[in-house]
Order: sequence, then structure tokens, then C-alpha cells
Amino acid sequence: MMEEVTLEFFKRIQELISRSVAVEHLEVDSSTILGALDVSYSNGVAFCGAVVWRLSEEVPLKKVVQSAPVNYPYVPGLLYVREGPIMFSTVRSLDPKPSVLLIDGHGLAHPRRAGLASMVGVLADVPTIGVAKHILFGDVVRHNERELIFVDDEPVGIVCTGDDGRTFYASIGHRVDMTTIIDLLEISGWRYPPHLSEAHSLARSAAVSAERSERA
DNA sequence: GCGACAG
DNA sequence: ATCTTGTCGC
Repeated sequence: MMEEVTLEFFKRIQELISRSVAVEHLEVDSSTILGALDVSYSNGVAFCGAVVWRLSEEVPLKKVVQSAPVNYPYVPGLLYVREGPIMFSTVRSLDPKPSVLLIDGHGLAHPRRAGLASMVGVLADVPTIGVAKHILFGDVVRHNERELIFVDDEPVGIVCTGDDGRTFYASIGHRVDMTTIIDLLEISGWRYPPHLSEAHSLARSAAVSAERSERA
């Protein structure tokens, strides 16, 4: 558990960074370079898996894994403290630089409007979209045929249910708008982004192989 | 005070 | 997230 003063400190940073979040339209087409990030853990070490794709292709352009010791516990609302640093480092190592990043977590659908996706997006100056498996904050409202997530009476995300019945939550991270998110989900057939599934298995397998070499 | 709570 | 146990499908 973190000290109260430490929690307040990290929350204050979040509030300031949230003011720098830009909501603007980003065009996505077949030439878009899409990146996906996820983190796995093993024995106190975090492994960040990153996969880069050309939206028009079915095979990733590049796969990268970075690892670093875990320095902070998971605290709801402060995931960025735990996963932000290694994601930030991994994003900077990406070449080519993705035109937009999918990040495992929320963006503006957050009590301080600055989830992991927004924090990484602003700090790395890269467009980001947060994609989480569970809701953290915001009001889900039916709007025509879709379920939108509202924060401060503003639509910041959308609730989706893939063909497999699994629900996920996509929200604005940085430098994208709802149209960008909807366009991207449309292209993916409204199912959980396979790019993130790939990043997850990449990070997980890195963690598992690290466990094996440690036991040996 | 109690329940909720990304990963 | 991770760990553990049990069931299902290829």
C-alpha cells in the first residue's frame, strides 16, 4: 500500500496531465500504423509487449518486449504509476512510430479523466485509445444503437460486446475522438481488438519464459 | 460507515 | 494482474 501523501501526489500529477489531453479527430485508413500494448507480470518483474501493425495487413510488422522491476502496487485509478513507465519506454523504442496506440486500460473514462492510455498518450505525445475489460468510471448511456460512456456529460467512450459475448470498454486516450474509435472498431468488426490479444500473449509468453530460465 | 474498484 | 482447480474441445 502506498502512503496517503504519495497517493495524493500521483493523483495531482494525473489532474495536471489530464488538462493536456487533446480530443481531436484522427483519420484511420489502410495506411494507418497501429500499435498495441499490454503488460504481464512474473516474480516482481513487469513485461511490456508491443505489437505494430499496418491496418491493411493481417501480420504484425514488429513485436517488441521490454521488462523492468515492479516498483508500485496496483491501486485502482492509479494504474499509470505501475504500468506507465515501462509502457512509455517501450513506446519510445517503437520503429516505425505508430500513428495510434491501443492500450490495455482506460483513457478519459476515469475519475480524473486521465487513465493509463491518456497518461501514456500525453507523455509520449502519441494518439492513444484505451481498451479495458471492465468499467472503472463513467455513466453508460444508450445512445441510438450504441452504449456510450459519459464523463462530465461528455461522451468519452463506448461499451462493446464482441461476437463471443465478452464485453469491453474503449475510451479516448489522447489525440483521437469518438469517431476515430468507432471507425477503428468498425474495421475490427466490433470484436475485441486482436492486436491487443497479440500484445497480451506476447507479454505473457515473455513472462513465462523468464520464469522458466529462473527455475533452471 | 459501506461497497466499488482498469490491471 | 496472478494463482489454483476443474471442465471442455481439438
